[in-house]
Amino acid sequence: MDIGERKKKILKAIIRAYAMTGEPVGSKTLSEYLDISLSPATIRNEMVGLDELGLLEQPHTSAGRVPTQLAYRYYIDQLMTKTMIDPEVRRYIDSILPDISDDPERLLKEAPNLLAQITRYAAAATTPGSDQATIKSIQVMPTGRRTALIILVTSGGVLGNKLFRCDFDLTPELLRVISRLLSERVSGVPIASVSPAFVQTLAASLPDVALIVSPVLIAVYEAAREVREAEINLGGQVNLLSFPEFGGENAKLLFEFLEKRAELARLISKQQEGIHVLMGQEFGRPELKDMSIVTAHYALGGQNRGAIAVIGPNRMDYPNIVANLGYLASALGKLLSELLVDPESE
Amino acid sequence: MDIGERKKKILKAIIRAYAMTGEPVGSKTLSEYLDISLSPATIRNEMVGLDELGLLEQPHTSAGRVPTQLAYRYYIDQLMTKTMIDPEVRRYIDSILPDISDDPERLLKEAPNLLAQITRYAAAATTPGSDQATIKSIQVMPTGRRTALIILVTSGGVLGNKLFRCDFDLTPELLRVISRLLSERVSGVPIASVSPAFVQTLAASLPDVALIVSPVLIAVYEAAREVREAEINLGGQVNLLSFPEFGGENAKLLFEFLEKRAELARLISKQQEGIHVLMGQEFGRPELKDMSIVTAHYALGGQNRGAIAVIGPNRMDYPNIVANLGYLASALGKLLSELLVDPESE
DNA sequence: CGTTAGCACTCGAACCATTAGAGTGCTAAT
DNA sequence: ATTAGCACTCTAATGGTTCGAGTGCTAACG
Repeated sequence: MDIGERKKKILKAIIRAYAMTGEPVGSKTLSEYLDISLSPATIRNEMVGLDELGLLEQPHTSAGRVPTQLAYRYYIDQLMTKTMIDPEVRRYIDSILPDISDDPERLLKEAPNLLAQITRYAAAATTPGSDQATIKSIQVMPTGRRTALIILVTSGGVLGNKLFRCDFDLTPELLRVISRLLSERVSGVPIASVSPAFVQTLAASLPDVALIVSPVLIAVYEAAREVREAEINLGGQVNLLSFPEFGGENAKLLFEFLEKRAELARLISKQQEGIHVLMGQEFGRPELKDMSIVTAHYALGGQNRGAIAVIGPNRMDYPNIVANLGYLASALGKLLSELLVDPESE
Repeated sequence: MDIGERKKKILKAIIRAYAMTGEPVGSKTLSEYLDISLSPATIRNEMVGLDELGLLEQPHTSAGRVPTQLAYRYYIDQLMTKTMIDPEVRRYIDSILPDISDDPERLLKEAPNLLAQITRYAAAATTPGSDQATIKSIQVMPTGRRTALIILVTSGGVLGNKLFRCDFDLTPELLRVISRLLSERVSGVPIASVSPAFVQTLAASLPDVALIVSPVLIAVYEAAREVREAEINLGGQVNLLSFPEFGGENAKLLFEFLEKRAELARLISKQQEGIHVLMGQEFGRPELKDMSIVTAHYALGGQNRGAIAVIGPNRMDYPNIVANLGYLASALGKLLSELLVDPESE
């Protein structure tokens, strides 16, 4: 789509102004804008053109213009000038990250908070997907005479654990048997293949200890299942309450959506590599038409990767968000890789 | 405080009516109330009395009455008729709990959701406090050539873990040394005493392996610290957005407060045994004057205990909340004890 | 003497009508 | 092609009026 330089300039200016105020933008306001030296009348003429292209809307006859969803799509995909991250923000991120990066879990929990704090929107981060991950190590840890914890770590560094209880005492000897079983038969297995069938086959292959081992294997299965479902952490939801578009009833709809963790996780995980913007209307939720999500991925050593995202109103400050999100995603990937990926190559 | 039977009856009726509508209650509405057979005029006469006692307020001259904070205090402490839990709700709880009680962590995460769903308010649950808890078992779990996870379980069943990385390969032999050290010197120690000093003393007592062991001990300390800070899980915050008192700016204040997890955890944990009601004004937060918290504790075997709470507007339906909360707290205690406490006595 | 009907009074909510102003589209002049 | 000028439209704000809910008081009632 090419619409001519001047129209582009005006559209950009409208988007910028609307991002700040949230109010419809009029021709007069625009002509006072520094980098546009046209009279209101000329701007109006251009605006009717943009109207006809479906890029601008008027809430009512005597109001200014508001960019349409189409305009944002166009802006994001073609018009937006990509900026570098503000060095000050960058320094700030660099100063905070080391404090929270002692542990992958903590890092992924605090990352959304940091991102939300920087952007003043809400943010989310998923744990690395475990589809292709394998069970790196698995252990049994007694917690009582008849209870113990199954703990497993995936190659993606995600931790899963499940308590089990059995009807007989867990003697040290028994624990050794279980421990050997797990490290020999379960360790190294892809997470995805730890199905009920897998567990059953395994149990069947050990007829002499089947009874003893059964609660253990069930726990293994549960732990694997827990890990398989990528978790999502949110932060800064309150920030969204500052925006007039999320006042009243809309606040409830928005927060109800954010509560649906699983759906949200799927939505932001399934995006392609790179940074993408999803607008509310684009994922079949008319009630969330005022909301947008900017997604990015952080990469770990292998193909394992997780997603982080910024959630805000349509009129977000995309250039900045993209810069911040991109930087944080790569920093996050680097830190997590350091924490998790073995330097086998050395 | 004794105010006469009839005044009590009227106050109770006002509180009940106000709980439902959130609107000031007038004398006419009250006289139509089934169990009050007095004319509006008589009721008005009584109401001026309640006014003078500081139990009722009028938003403006020609509006109905609203119970004051004092009235609620009085109502909760003395006036309220305690009800049994609705058998249907009870059945519902009983049907859900088994599904989520395979694992203490999950149970404490889902409990607020369940509670919020039942009450239609928001809810919170803290993990069991670990002040008097000891380290029940502690283990090291290799996750890479030079990284490993320290995992500890407290006597309260809380799990703590911390990754560490060192500059030398973690040979099986080395792991065995660490493992022995941990089980001999750290296992059984009270959580509260795992201080930097403790760690240093321990390191000093092992001059020959001090260098090797130092990153391990730091991780142990961090894991213990993580466990010591009682976590809090929330659920159902969205429900609060349905109440007119939490519309607009108030929504933001409320949600900002709910984000302060640590403060909230402290607040609801420090309540005495039993069920208590805290009103917004009572904990020095004038901006939260419309909010109340009903707290209860669930007990584990020992003195260990955690708290659960319902968070809602002042005009909550206390009798029901108290019944539901009480039942859930005891059910939760029972389930957690079963999961965690060893049947040593057998 | 407690209770109640009756009534004047108060005050906010709702409903106009009016106005002010922001923004537009069109036309004619530059 | 641009822009000044102007009539036009529509919202938001303003202010006056009405309506009704709820009150407090007084006087009548059982």
